[in-house]
Amino acid sequence: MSGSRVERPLARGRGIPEATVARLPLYHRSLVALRERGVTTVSSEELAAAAGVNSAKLRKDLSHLGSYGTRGVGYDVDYLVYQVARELGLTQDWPVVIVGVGNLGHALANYDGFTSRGFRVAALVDNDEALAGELVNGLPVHPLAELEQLIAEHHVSIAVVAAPAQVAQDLCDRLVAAGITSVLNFAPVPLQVPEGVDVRKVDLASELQILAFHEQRKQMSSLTPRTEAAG
Amino acid sequence: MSGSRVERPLARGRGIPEATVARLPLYHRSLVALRERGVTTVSSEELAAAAGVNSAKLRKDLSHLGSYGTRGVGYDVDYLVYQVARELGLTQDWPVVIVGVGNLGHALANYDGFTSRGFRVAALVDNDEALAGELVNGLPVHPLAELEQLIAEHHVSIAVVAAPAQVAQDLCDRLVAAGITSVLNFAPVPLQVPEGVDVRKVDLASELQILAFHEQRKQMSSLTPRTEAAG
DNA sequence: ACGACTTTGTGCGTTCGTTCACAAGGGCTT
DNA sequence: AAGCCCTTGTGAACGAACGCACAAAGTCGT
Repeated sequence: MSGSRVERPLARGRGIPEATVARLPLYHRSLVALRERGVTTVSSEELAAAAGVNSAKLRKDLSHLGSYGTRGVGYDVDYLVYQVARELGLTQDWPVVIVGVGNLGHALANYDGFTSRGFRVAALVDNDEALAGELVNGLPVHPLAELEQLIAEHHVSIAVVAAPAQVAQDLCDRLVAAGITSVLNFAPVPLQVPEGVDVRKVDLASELQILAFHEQRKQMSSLTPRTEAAG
Repeated sequence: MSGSRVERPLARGRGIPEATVARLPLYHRSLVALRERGVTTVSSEELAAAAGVNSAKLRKDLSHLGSYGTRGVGYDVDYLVYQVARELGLTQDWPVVIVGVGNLGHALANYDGFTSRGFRVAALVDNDEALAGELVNGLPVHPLAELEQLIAEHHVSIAVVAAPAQVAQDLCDRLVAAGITSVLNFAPVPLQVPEGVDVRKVDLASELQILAFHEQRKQMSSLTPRTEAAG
C-alpha cells in the first residue's frame, strides 16, 4: 500500500451513470460494514457478494470514480470508503427539513440511518398548529408559516415531504420557491418541479403492489403447471 | 363505448417488462384520481401528464396488458382502472405480516396506503417481549415465537421487514422457511433469498444519499461555471 | 530478478428500456 | 356513405445498462 494517493477532482469523467450513482450508497454501506469487522482489503468479488451485485458491475461502477484498486490485491477498504463517501457528498454536512410530522414524519425524524450518514434534521415542520412546539426526537415542530425562514436560516437545500397527497404539490412549490433543490417525496403523487430541482420518490404502496403482481404470477403458474406443455 | 368487452386471461404475452410493472401502480393511482374527479374517458396524453411520464411510454406499457383503448377517443377510465388493478392483483385480498414494530413498523401499520389498496395487515410481530399484546392501530403485537403460526393461519405470502439490520437476514430466512415468497425490506442490508422469492428494498438513507450526490454536483458547477469553456 | 499467480479495469456483444414517428383504425360530421 | 379528424398501437432507431471474457498490471514466492 503506497502512502500517498492522487486526489482526483471528483468524478473524473464528469458523468457517472445514474444506475451507478444509485448503487454507490449500497457499496458505501457494505464497505463500512466490512471495515467494522476489521477487514482492511477486499476484492471486487468479495465486495460484490456483500453488496449482492455482479462483480464485473461493481468494478465498472468503481472505475467511474477512478482507479482506486490494486491489481492482484483488491481495494483498500479505508481508502475506498473515503472515496465513495466523498463522491456521494457524505463528507459534508447536509441539513434536511422534514415537512409533515405524522406517523411517517415521526419515524423519519427518529431514523438513525439519516443522522448517521452526514444528514442532519435541521427542522421539523407541520401544518397542524396543535403540533407546534411539540418535541420529536429532541427537535421542536415548527408551524408551516416558518418554513421559508427555517430553510434560509439553516441553509437547507434538501427537503423530505411526508405530508398528505392533497397538499404535496403546493408544499413542493413552496419549498422550491424557498430555495430547496432536492426533494425526497413520500406522498403518493408525482411532483412537478422546475428544471434543476431533483425529486426522488419513495412509494410504499407501489412496492407492495409490485410484489403482489409477481406473487399473483407465482400462484397462477403453480395452478397451471402445464402452460408450456405442447405436443 | 361497446357494452361487452373481451376478458383477457391476464397478461396476453405472458411477459410484461419489469419497468412496465413498476409503473402500473402509478397509472392505477392516477386513474383512480381521475375517476374521483368524475373523468370517464382519458387520452394517453392526459393520463401520461397526470402520471408524469412520456405518452408513448404509457401507451406501450398499456399495450402490454392488451388493447384496452379506442382509437380516436382514448381509454375508458373505469374499465382501465379495473384492468390495471386486475393485472396487479389488487382485485384479491393480500394479507401482510409486518415484522418489527419500532418507529417505522408503527408508521407502516398505520399507513392508509396499504390497507386502501387490497393489502391487509394480518399480523404485527416484534422481538421485544415488552411490546407483546400492545395494540397498534387496533392490532395486537405478537411475540416473534408466533411468527410461523401466524403466517400459516392467515395464509400470508407477503412480509414487511422493518427490523434492525443485524437481525434482518436471520428473520428473512425464517420468513422464507415459514412460506413467505415476497419480502418488502426496509432494513439497510441486501437480503439473500432462494430462487422463487422476491425481495424489494426501500432504503431511506440511500435515497437521501443519491440526492446529496446530485446536490453536490449542482454546488460544484455553480462554483466553477466555466468548466466547459475551452479556447 | 524473474516468472507464476491474482485481480483490476475495460472493450464488446447483448439485452433491456425509451422515444420517435407513423400507419391502422375507430368515431363524428356532413 | 364517405371522408375528415383524432388517438391508439407499434415498428424501428436510439441509448443505457449489463455481463462476459481478457489483456494489463501489480504482488509474491523462489
